[in-house]
Amino acid sequence: MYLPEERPVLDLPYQMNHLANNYGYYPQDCRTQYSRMNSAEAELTSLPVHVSLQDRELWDKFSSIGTEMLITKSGRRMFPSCKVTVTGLNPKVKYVVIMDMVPFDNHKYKWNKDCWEVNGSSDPHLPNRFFIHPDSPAPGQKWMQYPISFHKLKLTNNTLNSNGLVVLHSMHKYQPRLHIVQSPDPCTPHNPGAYLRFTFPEAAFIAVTAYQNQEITKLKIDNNPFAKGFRDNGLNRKRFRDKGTQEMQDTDRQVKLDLTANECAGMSQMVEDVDVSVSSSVDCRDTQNSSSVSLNPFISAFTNPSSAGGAAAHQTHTLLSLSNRHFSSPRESNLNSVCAALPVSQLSTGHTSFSRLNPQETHHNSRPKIQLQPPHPSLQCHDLELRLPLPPKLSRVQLSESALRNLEMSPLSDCANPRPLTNILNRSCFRASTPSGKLLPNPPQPEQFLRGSEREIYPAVQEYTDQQFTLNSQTEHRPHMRPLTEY
DNA sequence: TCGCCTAGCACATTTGAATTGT
DNA sequence: AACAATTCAAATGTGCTAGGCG
Repeated sequence: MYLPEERPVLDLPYQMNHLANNYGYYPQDCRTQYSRMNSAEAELTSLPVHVSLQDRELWDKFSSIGTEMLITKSGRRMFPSCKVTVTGLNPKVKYVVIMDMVPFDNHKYKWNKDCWEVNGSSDPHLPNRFFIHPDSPAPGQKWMQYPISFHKLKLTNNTLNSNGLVVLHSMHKYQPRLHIVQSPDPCTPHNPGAYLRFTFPEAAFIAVTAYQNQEITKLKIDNNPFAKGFRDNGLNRKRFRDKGTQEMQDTDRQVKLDLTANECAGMSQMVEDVDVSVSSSVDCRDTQNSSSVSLNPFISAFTNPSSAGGAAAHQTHTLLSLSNRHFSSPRESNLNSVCAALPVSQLSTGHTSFSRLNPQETHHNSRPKIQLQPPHPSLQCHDLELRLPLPPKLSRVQLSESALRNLEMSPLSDCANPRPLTNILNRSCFRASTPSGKLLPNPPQPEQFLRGSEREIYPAVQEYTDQQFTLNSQTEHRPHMRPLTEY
């Protein structure tokens, strides 16, 4: 569970957000209560919002080996998928839950026989693309009722893909980041939607187009139900049966048995755990058919490359991993800036430390070798991890008309022509490209200078909105670019 | 030659429509 | 006729692997 180091101070200036008028709504009964607040941001950041990653044991097993996530042109789901439990939200206020991937560090990696090595500097970070949970927006009560599953999030290396996929660079390390965005109150339309950010260092992974570490492959096969066809040492694989070469089967079996020897002990229990979690994941409605919302500057804050988390983003949690909650307080920003100036070696308590180098390896090779380490027990906070009830398995037949209506959480959706918010955001992000199609270099990343609990002030959001318009004007000649208001 | 990427494959699961039973 | 349970095919999600590309 991720806890804020300190409660944020509500001293933020009131920020106009003129496009936030018609996004989401507040139920009538909560208007009175919360209209007293000057800022929706104050409302959200004052809440004791806690987030915990589910399937921690599985994540830790992957992390201890060095998690790899396959990325393909058409998009590949993550396994393990990100599933989080959230507590502390206002049950009646609507929130949008978003996940994206931010660079873990400045490095590009290569697989060398049996370990990952740094292989130069990272490529320029791609314009951030977000996966908006299909149930968004929904009241806090709904988000807290069941674990929030992002199993439909897909990763790709295809920068031209605009189908709501998260675009990553191969051989780069990323970490998931969760955004909880509060819908602006239409009664006080000047309020922007406040947001909180949570990163998950134990879920960091290296994006690959083909698995490099056979142990990762085995872990995936043994835990992912879709890969059951590759279990049993591959003996049930038709490819090998058809070839009819016992020799090949033996070879395959030998390789897998070698891998299993040290792992089979704890594997069976893990398989059970994961099977349960996967089959009980939240029933996410198809993004294409889910609620559609109008583009809103407070959402556009997340299209800001500068807020996408830069190369040093991981240090935010690595250095102060007791809390990876990000606020938006200039006061904490100052505190974190101080922390940022400290040497990594003095502060690193991270789950996966890249500062721990093998001296011998480093000596022989100028490129430091990565030693992935399991999280420190003191940082795992298993005792604090909440176990929420699993959602019921719903089917179309079981759902009553009223229940179906209740699932449609966006009263302002354009039912006739819904447009996935993910697409809207991703298209907006795409506009951040230069006319030549080249990616813009990463502007200063607010998170780079913030450590641990932090709040980001809204002027930064507004600044990007202005910047975005500037970029739009630069790309006006591109025929496929449509005005922002069209979305 | 090497490392990375891609498309196609086989296998398993999921989903939803059609069918059957009560 | 209405509802529930079952069946089945299509869609989708997996890792594997040969071959292409720079």
